[in-house]
Amino acid sequence: MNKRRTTIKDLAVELNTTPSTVSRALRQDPAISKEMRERVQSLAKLMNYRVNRIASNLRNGKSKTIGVIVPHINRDFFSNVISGIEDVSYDKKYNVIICQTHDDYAKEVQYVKTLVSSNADGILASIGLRTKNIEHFNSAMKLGIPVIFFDRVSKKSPSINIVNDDFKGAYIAVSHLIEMGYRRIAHFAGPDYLNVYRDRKNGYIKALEDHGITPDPELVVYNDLKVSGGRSSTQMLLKMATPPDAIFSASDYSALGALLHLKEQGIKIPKEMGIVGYSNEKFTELTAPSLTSIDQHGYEMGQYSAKLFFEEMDKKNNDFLPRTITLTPKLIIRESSSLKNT
Amino acid sequence: MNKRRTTIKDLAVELNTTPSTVSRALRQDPAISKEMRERVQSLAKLMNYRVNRIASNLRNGKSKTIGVIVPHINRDFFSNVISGIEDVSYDKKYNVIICQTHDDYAKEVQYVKTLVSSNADGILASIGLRTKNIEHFNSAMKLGIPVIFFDRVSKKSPSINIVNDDFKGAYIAVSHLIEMGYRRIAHFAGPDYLNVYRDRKNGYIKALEDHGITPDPELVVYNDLKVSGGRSSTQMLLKMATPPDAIFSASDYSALGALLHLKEQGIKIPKEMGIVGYSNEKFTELTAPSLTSIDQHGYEMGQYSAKLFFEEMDKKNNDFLPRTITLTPKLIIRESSSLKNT
DNA sequence: CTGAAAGCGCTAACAT
DNA sequence: ATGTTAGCGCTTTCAG
Repeated sequence: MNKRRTTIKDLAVELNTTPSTVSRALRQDPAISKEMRERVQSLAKLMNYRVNRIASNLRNGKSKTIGVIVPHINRDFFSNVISGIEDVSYDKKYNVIICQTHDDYAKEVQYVKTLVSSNADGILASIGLRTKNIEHFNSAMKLGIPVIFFDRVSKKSPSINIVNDDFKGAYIAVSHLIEMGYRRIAHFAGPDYLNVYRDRKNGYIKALEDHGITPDPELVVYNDLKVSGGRSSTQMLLKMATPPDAIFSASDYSALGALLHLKEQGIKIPKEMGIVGYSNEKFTELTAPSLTSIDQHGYEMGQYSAKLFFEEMDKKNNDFLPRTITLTPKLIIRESSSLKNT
Repeated sequence: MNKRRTTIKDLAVELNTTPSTVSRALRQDPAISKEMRERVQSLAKLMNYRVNRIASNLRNGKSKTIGVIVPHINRDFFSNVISGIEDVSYDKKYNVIICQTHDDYAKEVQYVKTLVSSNADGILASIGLRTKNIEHFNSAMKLGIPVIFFDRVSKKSPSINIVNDDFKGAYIAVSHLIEMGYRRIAHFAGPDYLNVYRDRKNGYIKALEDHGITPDPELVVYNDLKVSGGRSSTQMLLKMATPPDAIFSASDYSALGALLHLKEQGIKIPKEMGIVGYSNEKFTELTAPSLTSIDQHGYEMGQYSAKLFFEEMDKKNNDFLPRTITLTPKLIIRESSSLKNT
């Protein structure tokens, strides 16, 4: 087990030439004679040579690494985004460092610092549930690292964002419920300082209004958007004098919580209560009844973010154009919302 | 937007001292006077200094980075493992690079190379479905990078492995089915060259034998262990002269495929056909009927692998002790296997 | 077409 | 307690 790694210098000594020549030969520099190139390459293979990225990066000033920061890697939406990013990066020979914040603000700050220290060439991020202040991202940008936000973005600073049209997603979801005959529609909402949840709430309200239904503030319930939150909020709603006949949840997980609680209570879905979730997690087609949801094109969003990053990278000048790209989400109709009218 | 990053040298010039002093002060070296330490630290903050990990790593010969290679990041099992690894690494200020191979052999090889080039201090890996040859891992180990395999390991080379007792998992799963009254139990199997699938198959066979049931080779069906594979295998099984009355699947996904196909065919689960899956994916509790499965302690496995890595790291001598740590999986009984006897 | 030399930013002997 | 010096491995002018 020979610990010491083969270096360019080792190859040079062995071949009676210099490190510069070896370096060039390894990178197919046309200035090097075909013969020399072949000698170098074959010896490199023989000696199990691997370029030392660290050294090369130090010299070049870039790391060929993209940092990706997401709240959770096991959500279908985010894991699809990550796959999209990976596929684009892989082709460009870029590394992806995936950081999972678990919606923990301190971890998010720490990860940004680490990525900066690691000389990440760019950061693609979806900010955490409790992130109100994005100074940590700003300071990375000040150091010249492009930051591209996807899905959960902050409107506070000018940046490059790629988002879903959450207003529209909510609007079509709620319109669908209304068309199916539901009238008193509750909403599970997330924190208002996050664009995605604010927009979903507004889309929900607008859809009601456009269909002549006066929004009832009591029907908007903020919770943690997890299964447990959905459960307890549903319990609360059922205790109201006039309970709702449908729930539009800003998250599939809290929608699932609602579904489970309602089943336990013997309340029929969709007959007595309609449900629509958000994100089109894989499990939504497996529940009984299956959950109507909104698909957010995670994979495409990931691809797009990565492409945007590479475009920014390739730019000669450093000034970037703050902008927001908006994708249109898609309603996936399943059983949990379908039967009231039939 | 001042592109150039503040370096230790910048700080030194500003403070009329030397880079070494600044370097030491930043790392709380006790040799440095309290006063100097404070001056350095505050100026560093003021000038938004961030250590350049790349440079520091080059100098130190280590990257404080662990590479994690998994087939899929969106499987609950793997994402739990990753969370376990992350939590341990985070405390040790180590970075985690997550690589997703999608069970693609070429990608796996490429990622190992990349990790070596990036000077990863260690590699924690679960090998791909089609990986029969692990030369790429061996060559990393030859370069002194500890490789720890979890879950899907290779018996071909002496290494550190942490696995579930898949034999036992299968054994308890099948014994459970037998106890519930099922007699003719089919098995969805994965490739025999992967330990996990080989062991599950053997556990299945042993459980049958121990209960006086002669295994029928026709009931062992190899498929891709995805939903589609489970569907088509089930279709096949149903066409047999004497179809099985239960299925033990080596994967929750193909178990799900079976469940969906059976439901479409109007076959009652668990009355006419029992099903047990493997891995305890989240969705298994959501299907109707819910799926009995085997939990593999993903999070703990991740923590354990990371801890093993750090132990190996800290060792003075380089010779590592090849060994295998085996965790015992747990049967999670749900509806899909419960009712035959009742 | 190849070589010599300098330097990316940081750290650790070895001084003093 | 601080400074001097050298070098991690690679790339890139600049010279031949």
